[in-house]
Amino acid sequence: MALKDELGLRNDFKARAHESLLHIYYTAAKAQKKADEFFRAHGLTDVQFNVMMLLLNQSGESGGLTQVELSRMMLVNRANITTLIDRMEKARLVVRVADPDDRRYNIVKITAHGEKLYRKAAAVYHQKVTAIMSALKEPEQRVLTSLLTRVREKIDSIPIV
Amino acid sequence: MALKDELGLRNDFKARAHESLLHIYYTAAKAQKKADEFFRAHGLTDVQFNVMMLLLNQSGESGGLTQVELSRMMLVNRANITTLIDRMEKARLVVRVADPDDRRYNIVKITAHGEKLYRKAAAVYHQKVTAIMSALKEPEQRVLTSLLTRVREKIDSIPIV
DNA sequence: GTGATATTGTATACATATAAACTAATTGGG
DNA sequence: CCCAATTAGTTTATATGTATACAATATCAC
Repeated sequence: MALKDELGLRNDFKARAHESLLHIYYTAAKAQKKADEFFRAHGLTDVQFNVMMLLLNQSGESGGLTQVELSRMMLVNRANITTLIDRMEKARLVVRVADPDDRRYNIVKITAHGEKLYRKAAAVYHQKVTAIMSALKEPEQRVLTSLLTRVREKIDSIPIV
Repeated sequence: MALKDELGLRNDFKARAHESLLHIYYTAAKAQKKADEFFRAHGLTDVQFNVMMLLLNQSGESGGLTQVELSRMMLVNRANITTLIDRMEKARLVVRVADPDDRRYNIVKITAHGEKLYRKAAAVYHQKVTAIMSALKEPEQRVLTSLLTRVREKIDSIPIV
């Protein structure tokens, strides 16, 4: 189905470039909504799941990640991580541990409870993601990621003003 | 640059399907952040700009759109539109007009002030979008939208449970 | 060593998103 | 005609995002 019809628009898009960009937006939004629905059934949010995935797969020697490391990996402002980790600590999914070498840092670590919830959701989640991306054959997935990478590089090169 | 390096990850992604999906997420996020920065310089938000674009290009006979029509075209919950239009009305960008035929409806219309701000931003915005999407040749843009459309169709077909 | 500079995390104000429960208004079946 | 079901919009509680300003801490230049 054409994007125009998916969104219930009366009139066509005026510019192909704009339409292409909206395809990227709305595909991401749709996938995220579906994922959110899935995670809610597991008592998590997509963002909380992402934090735990990063803690389990990207931790360094400290056995966790600092809040700034998390914010960079998630492409969000570090101010946002404060309340996110507050909620996750309250839900006993993660803990903040003070770094003895540099007292500015909090090292965020996943708890046994968090890891248990994560692993339960992750198994099914990866099945779902594989099912969704099976819409494209492997060479097509490579084309998609290559095209999107070129778009991101172009975004970086365009000034705001 | 590989997505792994863009995000500052220490370890590779475990599954190609998941990595492909993250490419979609992060490209959308990056474009949206850039757009947001742009609109802020024009005293607008990306969402407010989108509302005004829909009002100017997709309005029906009534000369505007109802809140539910807006929520469907923007793929958001209708509860969200209430406060969004509240803020836009306060900023004199739009007005709510009662529908005489069906008193349940608010018809949202753009004001002269809103249209002026919109047109000023839109001209530059479309230049920026064209510049960003010039990363891809026209046939490549068609491939991209086709691949993304197939992903969205697959998402629709996958059950949450 | 010390003072300027940079970095981390937090606090605040605000914008945007959801779900769920509610009111008001319309519609449709018997 | 009337009552049940539906629809539009709002309210509330909650999660996530931004920018900005701040305190605490660490680092760097001299």
